[in-house]
Amino acid sequence: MLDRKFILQNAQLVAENSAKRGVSVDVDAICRLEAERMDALKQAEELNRQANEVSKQIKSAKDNDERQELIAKGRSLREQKDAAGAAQDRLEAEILELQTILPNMTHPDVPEGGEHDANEIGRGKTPVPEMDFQPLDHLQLGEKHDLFDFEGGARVAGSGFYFLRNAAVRLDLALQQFAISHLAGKGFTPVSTPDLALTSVLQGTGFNPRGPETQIYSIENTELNLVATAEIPLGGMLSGQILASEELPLRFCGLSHCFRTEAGAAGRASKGLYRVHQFTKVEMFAFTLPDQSTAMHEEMRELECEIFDALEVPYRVIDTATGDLGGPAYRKYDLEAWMPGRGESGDWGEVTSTSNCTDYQARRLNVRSKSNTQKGTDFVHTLNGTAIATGRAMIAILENHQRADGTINVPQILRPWVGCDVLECE
RNA sequence: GGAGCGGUGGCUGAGUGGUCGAAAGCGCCGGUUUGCUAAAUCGGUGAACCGGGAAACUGGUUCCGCAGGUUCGAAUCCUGUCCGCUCCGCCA
Repeated sequence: MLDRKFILQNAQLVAENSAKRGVSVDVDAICRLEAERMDALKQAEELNRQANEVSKQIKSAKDNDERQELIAKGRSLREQKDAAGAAQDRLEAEILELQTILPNMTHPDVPEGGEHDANEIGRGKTPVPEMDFQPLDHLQLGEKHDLFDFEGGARVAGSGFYFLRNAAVRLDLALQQFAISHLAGKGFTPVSTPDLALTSVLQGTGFNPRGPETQIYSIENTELNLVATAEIPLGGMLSGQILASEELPLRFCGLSHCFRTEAGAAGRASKGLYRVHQFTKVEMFAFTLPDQSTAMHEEMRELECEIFDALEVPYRVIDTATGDLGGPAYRKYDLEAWMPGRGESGDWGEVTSTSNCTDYQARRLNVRSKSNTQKGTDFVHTLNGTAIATGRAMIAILENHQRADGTINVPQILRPWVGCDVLECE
């Protein structure tokens, strides 16, 4: 959520920014309603002040007549105050509804446009493999090695769910172990998170659990929802807290399951593990002071690169364009791994993304910082970044590390956890 | 799931319907003193919003889990709700 004063003082900028990001909001209406709300608020406060004054006089009333007169006066003032207050509440709700639709402001370097306008800003250390044989996709490899059971998953939970089997389970765990170990060594506190979160926490992090386009599974008759990423519980973890500035930045790596309905995704290129309703992810999350977030964003991007370099997976780094940022992000980098089995002859597929959400989430979640030397509080900045989404990472590993004979090389770094160097054929 | 108890400031914890933004302690900040540190002692110390001021600061409104209700007036009384703790039951 953007700051209301900022919106009022920069209405033109905010409107332009929203348009650029493909969100249409009537910013003028916000300004108009806010002016009305202020009037109502001031009126209510003034009436309340008068009522308080009258209340104080009652104790020292000379006689019963004067007392009764004051009581009547006080009652009338409170009634008027309540009316003004109700008007204020109505306007506030109306404004808030519009205000929450507004996306975050945008880093000046972010390219304008949609998916194809993103800037490629780097490549990983591992070159795209040159294969002198027809590479298999991860589903074919999975069949060869008995790694996935999509039919069984569908029988249990419907299309889009799956069982991992055999080495896939070990790979899945190995990826989690590796990511957690790597990040724990870089000052990130490992946490495993609740897989369910309250609706208010989802909204605070910028997810909307309602409406036909929602990506979120909700539990009927409760305020609980299955999380779509650990970003949600991690952001909510410190909601309402005032953090000591000296202790920032706080770095966490959260392990969670992720659940997504993928509403509206039908027909989008997706097969196998690429777009599923449930997967496991290790997520980086940070709370920083405002002037620390840019550096933290670069740090997270760098860590994502380290992780995929260590996995010996070729990738490119993308500076996501305005239309593709999502609401909370000020800037977003994606890592797209090369997937030899994707499309006709291999293609890039998103495996991680890291966003600097500045104070957009913190404002709604009400996470602030304070130092002894400073008066008042500031909203912190929040950042998130995928360390590893195990499903997509697994696609990239299997497809890039396959060999002509169908065996699959296990990346060096994962071997201690997988327990072997090569996945042999059945 | 059943029963009971409780949610108050950064923390612990008092609080008779008006004098309570709230005792006390701790913590924190500043001063004094002791050669330094520690100790002692004195003072200060919450947040949001609206307004005045260049600023230090200052006037007002709100906030005692949350939402309602009673009342001229609620931390205090009533209702609902959420959360926590203890006991019982069940259970990985």
